[in-house]
Amino acid sequence: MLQYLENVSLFKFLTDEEKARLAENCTIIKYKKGETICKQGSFANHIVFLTDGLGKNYIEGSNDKNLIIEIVRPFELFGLTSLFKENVFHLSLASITETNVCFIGKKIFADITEGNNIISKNIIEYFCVKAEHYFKKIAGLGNKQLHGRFADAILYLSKEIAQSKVLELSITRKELGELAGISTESAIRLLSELNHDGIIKLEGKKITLIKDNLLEKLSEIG
Amino acid sequence: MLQYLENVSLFKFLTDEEKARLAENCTIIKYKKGETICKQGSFANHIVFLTDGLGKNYIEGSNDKNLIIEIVRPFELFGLTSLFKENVFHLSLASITETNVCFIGKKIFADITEGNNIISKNIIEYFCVKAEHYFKKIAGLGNKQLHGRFADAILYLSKEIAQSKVLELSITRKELGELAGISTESAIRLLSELNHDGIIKLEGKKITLIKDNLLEKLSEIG
DNA sequence: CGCGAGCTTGACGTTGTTCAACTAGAGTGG
DNA sequence: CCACTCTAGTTGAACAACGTCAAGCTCGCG
Repeated sequence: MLQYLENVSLFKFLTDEEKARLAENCTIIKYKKGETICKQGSFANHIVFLTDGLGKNYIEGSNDKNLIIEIVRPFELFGLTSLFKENVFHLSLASITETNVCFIGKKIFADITEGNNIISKNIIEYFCVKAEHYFKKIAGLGNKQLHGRFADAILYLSKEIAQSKVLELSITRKELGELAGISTESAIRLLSELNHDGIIKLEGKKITLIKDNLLEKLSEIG
Repeated sequence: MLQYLENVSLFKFLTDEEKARLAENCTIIKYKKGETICKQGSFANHIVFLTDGLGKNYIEGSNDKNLIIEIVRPFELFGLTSLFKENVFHLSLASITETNVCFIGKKIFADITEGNNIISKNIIEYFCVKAEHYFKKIAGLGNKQLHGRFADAILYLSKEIAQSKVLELSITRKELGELAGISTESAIRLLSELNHDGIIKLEGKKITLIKDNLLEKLSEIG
């Protein structure tokens, strides 16, 4: 358990003692793929991170159209925006692959981090980085159309998540659509179009970026 | 100047001495309506707040289509997301009416606030509240269509900005569109449609909400 | 009085969603 | 081991939603 906590960047600044206390108050639960881990609107008693696998956090729309905000990798904290002020989850978190999830009680987290300047500073920086991501998301949804949005989604997966030009993330076409803010069918059409034009290479669920510069261009022109 | 600082909720937690130091290092500049105060992408040396009037912060799209994120009222800080990590403005800030703007040097702000637990905690809460607003924005742009988005914009102006059912904010139709994420023409059409249906009452730039419950309903169904 | 910015309206075209039908592959039970 | 089912993926066609364009209007201000 301690090893897991060590991997969370925010917890690097805690003393061994604090980490030990935290470790005593964590629970790890296993999830199958596609399960909801935290439900938007529900009471937020915990903050959470994955120890392996992959997740997604998303906004649930009224007409069962979801919008994926971020793909969540292991050791990234989820639920910080619910820690203070409002105590409900603003987003849902679900597993994309089979995954183990570590739950940290809200109270113990607050006890340990509150009043710790370095932690506070890091939380603030975390929010700044996230805010920038949200702005990009808003700009994409507001100003760009299909091709631009889709290119953004692919580039995001490549740069931020896979950190490789080869995407083997076992993400469905539906999820790709929800990440780009377009319909599943549009996502499929764009995939085969880009594949046909040699900009990406499709092999089942595996996507390889071939001409990233063209994708960047698509992203720019919207 | 001290009076102005007193009105910024974050600064209420500073000692008189700290406030005095801050006051010495502020500049107030007057802007006419429609002027850009902070430019997206430019180097962020300051954080900023209005002492009167009204502003807007927005994302500048490539095709000169802007997206207004928030209407900014006096004594609300702008530029906090640029304080840490990246030091460029992620958004532009412009005046809607004639306004006076107080510039606070980034360094002096950091000197005074860093290491102050109460301030840190409040900044974090500030970000949590903002994050929720961004999520709403994303959900609106991603899931709702014209009517829902527009209702959101009107309700936002009524509840959060004017805090009244009567909107006399000297906001143009273009800005209304940019706030809702729709075209100017659509904004105009919706205004007259809602006016015709007796849901709002239009008198030039003055908008009065008549049947807010219907607006809420429009917002819900998207 | 005239000019220009903002506002308004209608017609038109594009974009992207929706619907429906079909295919492929993975798991399940007899 | 084979049929069945269920989910994910794919494709085409029709339709609705909005943006764009163009033209005319209004009002405030010099």
